[in-house]
Amino acid sequence: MSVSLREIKKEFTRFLKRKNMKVTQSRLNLIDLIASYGKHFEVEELVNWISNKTDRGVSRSTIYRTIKLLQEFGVIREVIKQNNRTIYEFVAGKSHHDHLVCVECGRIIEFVDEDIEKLQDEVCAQYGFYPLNHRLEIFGICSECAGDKVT
Amino acid sequence: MSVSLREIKKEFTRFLKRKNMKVTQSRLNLIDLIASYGKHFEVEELVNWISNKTDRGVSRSTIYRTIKLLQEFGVIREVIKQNNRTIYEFVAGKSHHDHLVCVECGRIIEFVDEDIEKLQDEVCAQYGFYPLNHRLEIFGICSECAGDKVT
DNA sequence: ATGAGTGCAAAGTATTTGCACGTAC
DNA sequence: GTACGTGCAAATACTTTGCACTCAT
Repeated sequence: MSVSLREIKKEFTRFLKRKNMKVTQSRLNLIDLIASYGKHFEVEELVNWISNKTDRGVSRSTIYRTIKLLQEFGVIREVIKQNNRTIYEFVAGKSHHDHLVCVECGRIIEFVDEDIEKLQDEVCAQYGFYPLNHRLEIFGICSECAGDKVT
Repeated sequence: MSVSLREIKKEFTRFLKRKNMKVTQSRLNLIDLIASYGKHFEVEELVNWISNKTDRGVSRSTIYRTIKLLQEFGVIREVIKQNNRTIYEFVAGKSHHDHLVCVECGRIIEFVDEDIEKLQDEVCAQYGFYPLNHRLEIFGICSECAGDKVT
């Protein structure tokens, strides 16, 4: 994981330069912070977590602004949009994956299915549609919650 | 389309009774209104459209409240969650379909792909996950917009 | 030096909710 | 008649923005 963090920041630096944007401490710090937070997060959660780490504080506004940049850059994805919440994840070069979301306990299960990806590309080709990204969310009941119910 | 509208309202009436909820004019009217509006809509859009039809007005609050019920009942689905907007559609017994969303012009293309649905079920089975519903959004550039760009 | 970035607080959106009144049962 | 539903306006939640100050270049 941390293997490529340095690399990611280097790439992000290039990305910013290409866009004539400044390479600021906040922007680089946020990559570290998100990476060290763990995978899935909501903005508010991140804001609170960061504000509790006294050093390297980044403000809510900057977090929102930077998350947009990081999405564009491609290391962050909005993976779940449920009710009025948005859950992001740090993807950092991982292969694309989709999510099962348990509506009972909120658990998020990641899965990769090449065949689904392939079929999507076929559909796009059929419509002359050029896909940029996609999001597949399957909402349901996870095995644990289903188990609880039976009991 | 209108063929089954009466049937839908009848079913919805049963649904409400089962939940010990009241069968009100607003609730039934909203089904008619959404059906006659056309397919995809955002709440604000619907609120405005309805308030311009002087008769059978339904308030914003009731619309929000009823949309939740209709989702639970199953005739309404949240099909696109993009930025902070939610786009709904009236599904009324149509077979499940997914969407291509053009990020340039906002066009929404529906498609049905049984194979993708099947693969999803397989994935769920693999994880002992009981799927309730899902949403697949493919964001990209539609053929028209791509055409414009080349020109 | 200077213009873009940041933090703050204020403003926007979208959605939910408390309450008084209306309506289905 | 009573409890649930409705409409209104206020509240909430999430996100964006204007502005004065700071920092990267």
